[in-house]
Amino acid sequence: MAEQPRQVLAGPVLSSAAALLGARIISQIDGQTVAVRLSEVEAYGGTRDPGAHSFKGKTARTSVMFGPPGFAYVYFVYGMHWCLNVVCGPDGQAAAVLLRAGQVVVGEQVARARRPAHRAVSAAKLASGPARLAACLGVTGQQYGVDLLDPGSPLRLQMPEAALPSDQILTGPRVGVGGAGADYPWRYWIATDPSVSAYRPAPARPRKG
DNA sequence: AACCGGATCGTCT
DNA sequence: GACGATCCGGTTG
Repeated sequence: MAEQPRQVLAGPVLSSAAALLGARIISQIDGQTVAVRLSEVEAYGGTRDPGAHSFKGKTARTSVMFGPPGFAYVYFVYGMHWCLNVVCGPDGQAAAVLLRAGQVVVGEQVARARRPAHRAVSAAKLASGPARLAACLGVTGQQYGVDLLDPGSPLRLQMPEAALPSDQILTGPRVGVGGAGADYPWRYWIATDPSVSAYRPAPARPRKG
């Protein structure tokens, strides 16, 4: 018997991040179905992660991160993009895994239609990057806090049938995280997957002194 | 291929 | 009032 997904996600956030590689997110939003197979994720939270939104305590935006695992944490960045996270860790402890990239396995035409412009992009790059991934799925703030493990949700998580071979899982620094959290090797991706986003070091934050 | 600036607004100080 | 867990398109080499 496979372990229950909620139980898996309640464990250490780094284990959850690795376990999410190869999982599928299925969205049924606006009457359309799109599914993405995850190829790249980043862990946030734990307890003393200065790169996590939850680091400075619970706020209205981050409250779902402090709740039970398996729910969607959706946030808005740069005035135009939505990003999707899976809440992890036990109830009461803030942690989440940012879904950074994946392969569109169902609904490619719908995913393309949701892109801003009609620019030619290879199928592998359609959901390459957290904001692109969310856009493909049609995810917005509407899905904040939905239960990803409830069969009735418009956004569902289906864990992989079998764990990936460990030599297929690579780790490295997180993207877009500066300051004290920059060195955490909490990014996980599938070695051979072409949808993995391009790595770009976080812009150096000016230090006083 | 690499670099640069613009877009655009919720959230917290 | 500043700045972000980003992406895109233009320009330069």
